Amino acid sequence: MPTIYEVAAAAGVSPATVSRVFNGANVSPEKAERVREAAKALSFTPSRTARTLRLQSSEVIALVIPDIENPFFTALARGVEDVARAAGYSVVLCNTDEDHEKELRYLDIALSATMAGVIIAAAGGNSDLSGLLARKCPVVAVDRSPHGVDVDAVIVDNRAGGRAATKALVEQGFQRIACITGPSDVETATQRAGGWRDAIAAGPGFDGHERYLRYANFRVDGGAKAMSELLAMSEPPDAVFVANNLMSVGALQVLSEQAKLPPDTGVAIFGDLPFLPLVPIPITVVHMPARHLGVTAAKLLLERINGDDQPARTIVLRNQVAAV
Amino acid sequence: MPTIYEVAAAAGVSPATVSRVFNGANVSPEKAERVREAAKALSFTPSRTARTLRLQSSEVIALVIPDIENPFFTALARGVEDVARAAGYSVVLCNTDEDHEKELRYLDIALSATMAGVIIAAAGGNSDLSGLLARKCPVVAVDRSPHGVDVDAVIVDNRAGGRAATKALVEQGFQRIACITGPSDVETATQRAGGWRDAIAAGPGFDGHERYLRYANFRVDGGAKAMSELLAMSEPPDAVFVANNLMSVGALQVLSEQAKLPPDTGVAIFGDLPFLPLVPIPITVVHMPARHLGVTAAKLLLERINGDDQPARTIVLRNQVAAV
DNA sequence: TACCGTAGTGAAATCGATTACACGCCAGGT
DNA sequence: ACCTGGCGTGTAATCGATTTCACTACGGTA
Repeated sequence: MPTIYEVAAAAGVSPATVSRVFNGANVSPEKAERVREAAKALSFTPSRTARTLRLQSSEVIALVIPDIENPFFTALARGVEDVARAAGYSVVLCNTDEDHEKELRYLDIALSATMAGVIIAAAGGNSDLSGLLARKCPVVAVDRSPHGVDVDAVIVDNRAGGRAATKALVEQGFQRIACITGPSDVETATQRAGGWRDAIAAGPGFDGHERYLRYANFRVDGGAKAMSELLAMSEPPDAVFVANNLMSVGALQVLSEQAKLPPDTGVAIFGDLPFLPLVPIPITVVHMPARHLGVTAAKLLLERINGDDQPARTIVLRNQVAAV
Repeated sequence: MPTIYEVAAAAGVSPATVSRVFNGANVSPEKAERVREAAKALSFTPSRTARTLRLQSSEVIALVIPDIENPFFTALARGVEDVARAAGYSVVLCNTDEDHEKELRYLDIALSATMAGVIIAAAGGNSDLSGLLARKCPVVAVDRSPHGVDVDAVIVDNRAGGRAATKALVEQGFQRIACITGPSDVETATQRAGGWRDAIAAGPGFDGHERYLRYANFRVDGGAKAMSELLAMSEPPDAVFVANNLMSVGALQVLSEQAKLPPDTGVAIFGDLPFLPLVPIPITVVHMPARHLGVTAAKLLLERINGDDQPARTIVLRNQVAAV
């Protein structure tokens, strides 16, 4: 790795001048040319590490997500990346696997590597953002707004979405509408279940629906397991609202095995299934603006990075409900 | 951000001693305790940037992939992550979008941030790894082995896989077997098509099958477009081998729309569809050991990072062929 | 002529952690 | 009593880029 000093020596100038050439400061054309030639000859690349140390900031932003195998988060990541890249930033993805320890470690790295900012879809429960905030590292929460800390957030109206999805099932005349939601310490999970409760209370109503509520793990196996349990009940539900995309894959698999696919069973799901809509099954889908969440979060973060210090904002995006 | 100097001052020792405490060198128990207390009180985190600059190496490895929205690559990423994390390394994901410029930029970052190593599934064509290699940065290629450079690689036998998939179709009695493969500058794409060619030549044989070959973009829309074209031919194929997972989603969608799903049309695909196997469709699948590719690549990389400098190796994993 | 401003340049300090080197001290051997 | 060896510790150099400050040279103005 050649350094700026070697380039300077080769070009017969001082290191300061080399630095100035690479940062667009005033340098005589003739010397600038000599420097560029020397740099090319040595195939010199300025050390980001040294630069970051000196400037106390880098052009990298961390995107921390709980499940890289969930297409929702990868679509979100694309949104973040597109905006960030256009503004000259690079994005590194950190997969926490819904695990607090991993999350903490990545946040620690973001901090000690003086990254420009962090976009985080927090792992369940209350994430510890205090370290970042204390150091004034710009943070934007996305999809899930962390407990107790006051940061910019970009979310969807989970409760309204859950309500709309369930309402659609009510209107289709289903009587025993179950709900499969995510971990009880994940905000989006409880809110979507809350929407389900709202819709049932507002509908013709029936008692004892709480026994049709299941908390699962937001993944395919969780959805399958919960659906199996529900179908094994003495009075099984005739419809189900599944609160995320992956779990609905599991639920549909189980329904398929037991020959109870829609329209026999009413199904409404929260989130999109990019690879599913192959065989049209009549289900109600609450679409998630995944990419848009990412785009918006990235824009907010860039504003913060550029010094905007107004009080924290929360942006709530709409999700569209559609029958498929 | 408190520094090691402030901690030293607070604990009444020298910065060197603080450093030694954090790196497990010989320090008297009493001073070590004082340092730890001071560090905690100031909530001190050592600067990775400074450490990296001084040591000329970090504990971060870069994983460069062409499409983060492809479940194959995310599964691979999980494999890499699990192994790396167990060895104390962190993984940052870089999505190149099959774009050389983005790829180059990420490789540049990996280099100038003195990352511990790079695992790369190269974007189409010949990636420029010369910079990394010249600086002796450990590199392992995965899924695709880059043209012309001699690095460790972990791949599958694409040709054999394509052959097996197509052979299955031949044995099922199909006569006009098409092939939808990826970009012609991506090695895996041409090799899988090569396997298709092999199997047809070895079978009962029919002429003019080259007109049933389509190069697409390895994504859903590409598969759909190619399938539409094939079905619009005056003598359309009666079976198709689709050379990656996402394209097969597109192809199946088109077949579904035109009511030509299997068993009417023979379908064999290369790669897994984690979210598809809902409605059982009789297709032949060449399973990809995605996670295993990642695991193996990470292990090789760790060996290189630890100083192993034997000549480059290529590891070829098997894929299992199964009817669904 | 004297003075001022500006553009171009280099020397040196700086960012924060690591570590080679030197020093002081004490135990153990002769 | 003297030397040897090792442990604990601090001083200072180091990694590579950025930037302040000081200085020079030159053109323009009074």
